[in-house]
Amino acid sequence: MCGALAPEELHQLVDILTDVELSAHAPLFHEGDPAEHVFNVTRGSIKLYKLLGDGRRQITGFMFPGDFLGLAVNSEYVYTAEAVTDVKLCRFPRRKLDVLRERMPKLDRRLLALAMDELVAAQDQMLLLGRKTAEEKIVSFLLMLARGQERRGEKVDPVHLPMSRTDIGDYLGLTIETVSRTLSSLRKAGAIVMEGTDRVHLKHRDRLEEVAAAMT
Amino acid sequence: MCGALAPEELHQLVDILTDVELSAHAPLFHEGDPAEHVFNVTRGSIKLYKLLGDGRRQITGFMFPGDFLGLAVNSEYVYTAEAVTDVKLCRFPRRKLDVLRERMPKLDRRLLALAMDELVAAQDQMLLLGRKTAEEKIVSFLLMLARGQERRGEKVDPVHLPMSRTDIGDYLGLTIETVSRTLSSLRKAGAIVMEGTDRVHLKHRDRLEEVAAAMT
DNA sequence: AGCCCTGATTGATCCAGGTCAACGCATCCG
DNA sequence: CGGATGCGTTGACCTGGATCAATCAGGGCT
Repeated sequence: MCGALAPEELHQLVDILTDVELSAHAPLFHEGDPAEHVFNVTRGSIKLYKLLGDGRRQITGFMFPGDFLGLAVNSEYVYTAEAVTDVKLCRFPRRKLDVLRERMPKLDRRLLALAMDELVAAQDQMLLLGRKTAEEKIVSFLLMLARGQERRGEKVDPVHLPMSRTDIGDYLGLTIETVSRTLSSLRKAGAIVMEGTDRVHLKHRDRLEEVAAAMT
Repeated sequence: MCGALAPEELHQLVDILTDVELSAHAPLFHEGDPAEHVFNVTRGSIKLYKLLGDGRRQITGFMFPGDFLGLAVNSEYVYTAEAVTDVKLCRFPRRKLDVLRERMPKLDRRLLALAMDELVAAQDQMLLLGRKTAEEKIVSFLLMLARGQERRGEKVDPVHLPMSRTDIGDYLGLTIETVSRTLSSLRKAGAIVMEGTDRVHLKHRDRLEEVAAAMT
């Protein structure tokens, strides 16, 4: 159930975890809440976001099965976490996890590796937000989801979009209209085929990879 | 010289470090290079950036004395590091650092804390890049520099801009013209006073904080 | 001193993506 | 079954910031 853990760690960790479930759109915690737990997604997807004073929102990441969230050395969560779909997670109390870290130094190493991976993803996202066009953003996003499905051993072909257009916009720094229009134009250009509103077939993935990296 | 380290770590680390110096604009390493060293800035400032295929650039961070760079679990650097000013750093060979990590589990914990701090900063930057206006970006940037100077115990008042307008633009997802125009309009509005091209006095810092957080 | 050379500023114009508005299309519910 | 409600799409128009194009201001060199 807590798939992403190394076997030797798993044994000790199962003692302190609790399974939790959440319905779609339910919040898991809010930015500024005391960070009492760390979570691992086991099923469904979660979005993480930050808000500006006037309501503008930036989604900093979507979490899928195997991903950790709530990692923070500080005492407060720095973003809000909200269920995109119905989700199942396992929850680790930070206090107990800290005790475990004392006894099991390898755990810190593992958490460091996870944090570094997130950091690499965050830097890619900065490049996307700061310097890519709407089309490049959408294509990069679709490829990121496709890679995620691959990594988790799921079927790659119809890329699944569990989140709303609003969420996609708030992740890519675009409006919902631009998201919709860009998907339509990719569809008209034959680069993708939509199956309903939440499944996408990528045609010529190699060419899409080039668009995302802005190879001229 | 390697200020930012805890005393008990410092003792063991000094054995494996080498001091290095770099002139302004000299590259320290390139994205894709084998990640053989970790660095700690002791003097001056460094910029980290990623490039798209056609030359568009996103600076993912500026590093100042006390900051670490080159941290990566993978074998390759994921960004290019280049001196903004003349810099002094201390360099740790990754191989030796890894050996030290085996013997000194607290080191992983410390690196984890550093990585988490960077992650928090990265998420703030995503919010900035995705959802803030040019003015909010510039104001946020000036405040970030001011806080950095405070944190390092430097004089706060004239905020120092060691980097070029191009660098500021590539960090904030703007063009140099927009950076220049926005600084001019802040100056005309009396929010800042420029002293030459690389020193800024912030007036009404509290009001600037509100602009950066988009309090309406 | 005078002369480049490089980076910053300012002005004029343009356009990618935002905004505003209408409409389509499910799903839900009385 | 009809009306409402909530996404998503599409169209028309607008605008913040990009682009293109002159200057301008040091700072180093002879």
